[in-house]
This record gives sequence, C-alpha cells and structure tokens, in this order.
Amino acid sequence: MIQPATGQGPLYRQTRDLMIRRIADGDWEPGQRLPSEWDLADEFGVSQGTVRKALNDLADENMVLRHQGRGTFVASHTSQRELFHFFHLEAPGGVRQLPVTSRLVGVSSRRASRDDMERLGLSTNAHVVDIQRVRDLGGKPVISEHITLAAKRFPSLAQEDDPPNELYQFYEQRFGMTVHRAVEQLRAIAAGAWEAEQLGVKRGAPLLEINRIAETVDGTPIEWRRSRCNTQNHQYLSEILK
Amino acid sequence: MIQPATGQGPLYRQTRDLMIRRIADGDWEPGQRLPSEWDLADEFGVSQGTVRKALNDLADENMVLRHQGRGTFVASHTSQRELFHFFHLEAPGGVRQLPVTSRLVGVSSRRASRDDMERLGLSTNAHVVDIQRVRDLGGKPVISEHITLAAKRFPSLAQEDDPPNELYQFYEQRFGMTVHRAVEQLRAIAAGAWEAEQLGVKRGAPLLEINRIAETVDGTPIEWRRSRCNTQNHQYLSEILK
DNA sequence: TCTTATATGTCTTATATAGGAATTTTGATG
DNA sequence: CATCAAAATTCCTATATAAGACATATAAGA
Repeated sequence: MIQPATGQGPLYRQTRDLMIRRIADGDWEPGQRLPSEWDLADEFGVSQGTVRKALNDLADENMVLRHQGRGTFVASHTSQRELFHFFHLEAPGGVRQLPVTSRLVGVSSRRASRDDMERLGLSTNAHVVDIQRVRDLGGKPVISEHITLAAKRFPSLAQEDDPPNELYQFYEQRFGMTVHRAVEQLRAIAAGAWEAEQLGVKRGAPLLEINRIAETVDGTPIEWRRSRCNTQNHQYLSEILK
Repeated sequence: MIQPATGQGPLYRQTRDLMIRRIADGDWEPGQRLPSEWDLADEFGVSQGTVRKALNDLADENMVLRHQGRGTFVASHTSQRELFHFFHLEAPGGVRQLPVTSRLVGVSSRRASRDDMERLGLSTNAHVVDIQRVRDLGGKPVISEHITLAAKRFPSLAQEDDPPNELYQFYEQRFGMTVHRAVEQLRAIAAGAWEAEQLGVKRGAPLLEINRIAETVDGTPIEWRRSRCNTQNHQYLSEILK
C-alpha cells in the first residue's frame, strides 16, 4: 500500500512518524522484525535512502534495534535495557545491578486521586492500582517503592498476588504497554516511621526520593512511581552526555 | 592537505575523529565556523557525503552546531546551554532558571589530596584551587557548592577574587578549557553545621548531595564539584530519553 | 542613504548506484 | 542425518547528482 506524503515536513520525517504510529498502534509488536529497507521503501513510496534515514532516527531514539545482516526489530524490554536505561542506583564502586529480590507489601485498587488523574492523564471516577514493595540491593532493603497505574490499562492487575521483579517486561508482555521514556524528579527527604521500618534506618534519616512518570512511545503517561532510597551505600547516577 | 585514511574503521568515523582532535587541540576554537562540507571533503580526501555524516554525528554529540545557510560552528558555552544541559534543579512548576546571584565564600589553593588526584587525574605534588560559594534560587540560598580544579590548568585562578556566576563560560573564555560532558552521583545526606548555617536549615535536615566530575571533549576530567542542595522547594530533574 | 533585487555560499533533502559485511537459508555432499 | 559450501538476504559504507531552503553579501536603482 502506497502512503502518499501527508504533506507536512520532510519525507524522512513523515516516514518516521508513520512507523512510530505502527509501533504505537501495535501493528508492529515489540521484538518483531520489520520489513527490509527496500520493502518499506516500496510500501511508503519513497527511496530506500529515505527509509534508511527514518529507521536510523528511530534507532537513535531507541524505538528499534538494527543488526547488520539480520534486520530491524521493534525495541522490547530486556533486563539489560531495564538496567541500563531505567535503573540508576549504583554501589560506590560503580557497580550497577538490578535488584533480584524484593518483598511485596501489597497490591490494591482504589479511586484515582486528583494527583493521580493529573499524573496519569485520567478522567474523574477512574480507578488505579497500587503496588507497594521493598527492593533489596546487596542483600539489604534499600528502596521502598510505591507504583500507581491506571486500572483500565492494566486489567486484572489488582488480582495479581506476585508481580515479577522486572515490571516493564511484565507490562509489555502481559498488557501490551511498552515504557519508552521516563522523567524523574529527585529530592532529599527525611525518613518517616514507615520508611524507617521498611529500610531499617532511623526516623528522620535522609532518603533520596525519586518520583518517576513513565510514558509509552506515543507519550501517554502510564506509570507513576515513587521510590524512597537509602543512599548510605548507594548513589544515583546521572550522565550528562549532551 | 590530504589526510590519508588512518586505517581504523569506517571513513566517516575517522573523519569525525580527526575533527574532534582539531577541536580538542584548539585548532578550531569554540564559536568558530568550520570550513564548508565541500572544503572539508577536499581537505580530508573523502566525499562530501562522508564529511556530512561525520559532522552530523558531531552535532548529535553536541560538539558542533549546524545552521542551514550559515555554516557549522564549534559548540561553546552559553547561558542557554549551561541551563539546559548542566543545571538540573527546578522549581516545582517545572521552571528552571540559572542562579543569578551567589555569595562567594572563598577561593584558595592547596596541595591535592589523594582523592583530588584520582578524581582529576593529577600526579603527586600537584596543586588545586578550591572555590566555595552559595547559590541562590528564588531569592534564597539553596545550593552550597565546593569546586576543585587543577591549579596548573587554571593558572592565576587562585588570585581571582570574584569569579562569575557561570563558570563554564569563564573556564572556556579565560582558560581555554571547554566542559563537554559530566557525570553526577546523587545521594541524600543530613545537613552538617556548615550547610545548616549557609542554607538556613536545621542541622540534620535532608539535603541532596550532587558530586560531579566534568570532562573536556577528549575526556580529561577538569572539574570536581560537590553541591549540597536544599530540596525543600526544588527538585533535580533527570530525563530518561533512551 | 536606503531599499530592493540578485548572486553566492552553505546546509538540507531526496534519489541512485555499487560494493562490502554480517547473518541466515539453501543445497550439495558424505 | 550431519557438515560444509554457496546463495540469498539485510544492513552498512561510500560516492555522486540535483534541486531546494536559508542566510548573507553584493550591486543596482530610487
């Protein structure tokens, strides 16, 4: 099917946008191989060079992965990716490792608060699911996490009594929701009674609070997460490459 | 002058590396306009397309800026860039603004400690310069900063009694040292007597500590900076685009 | 002098061609 | 069936050409 130029901006950009739409709509699923550059060029009615530029742009944005000789694949969540892009706590030596153990505090459902509605772009009367857990690093509890999701987007999640440790893979495989980017806001807070108990620190001890909003490819916010971390033996890594 | 292929890797990569070298060596200075794509192609003995790919890569890495019709320029530090890439504290509304006022605590010189030597890649007996200041946001003291630099790389800096607020521009214009990337490590700490006084908080209040190492284009670490921030009314922003 | 064309220089977009590199598939052979 | 060689597939590198967009310098005219 030839897609005529929609008219806006350069061809490679329009081509990129069409492909993003396919990923966002699930026409191309995570892990799936895309048609070859030549086939896509045919399909979109542009030259192979134009498709190539669009694909390389998508690769730069981590929406697809390209492998010489094998093909181009829609990005999917692996432990590697989760560690590299979405987990920023490291031990002093620079060692980063995903928590392998965590203690589930609870999964529950409730009406969305005003804050939830704003953060997740929900309408009144929407329901949300809360997941609370404590994650271990180096054998000790270090992160107290509170996660909020729209119940509608994650049906039957509230009944889940043992969500896996790596949630983004779970979201993707089970609910077809792929997290693509996130924004985190950090501040220092004093541990309350709850965190003190969960993390084994004194009340009032300084903790690093990370508030994250995670979005899909098309920019829809699907997860809000508050992590309170004991940074006695760990630190948050932020690379400024630009 | 034709530069024969040095032999390693693809041509566009070699071309990129040659141009990085020119920037790192100061052959091309910050703000300076590069020769046109065609002239560079001539000079390096490759095609214009290859030079173009190399230049676009450099632009992606923020080493150069490209403007249609005007030319390609070596990146230099402006207030804009400093704010966008190197200043991550924002007010709750998402408003970010560089501190316009700051109180200089002192500039002094001393022998490098073992930590300094490691952090800045110095040899024994090297000297360093310390700058300490308190930066204001919204009219109130929010950041207590301690900056350490190699005295050799910043001659006569120790005599400076009023360094400007935007140091990276100062480093570049006065000492020819351009900061290109940085790594920050964050943790939550409790305010000591010193920070409590400087920032107007109680002793033991939670503060966000940011330890930054800033590097030049060729990866030499030139600045170590410890910022302790009152995050009562501000937060650190971290975007995860990848 | 000021304004308005014109020309020039530079980057941008789009296409085409050709060969190389990495991987997978196919087919022949034992 | 197992193994190895050949072919096919896919992405990667490099070059060339041509036209368009944007900005600035130059020249002509009022």
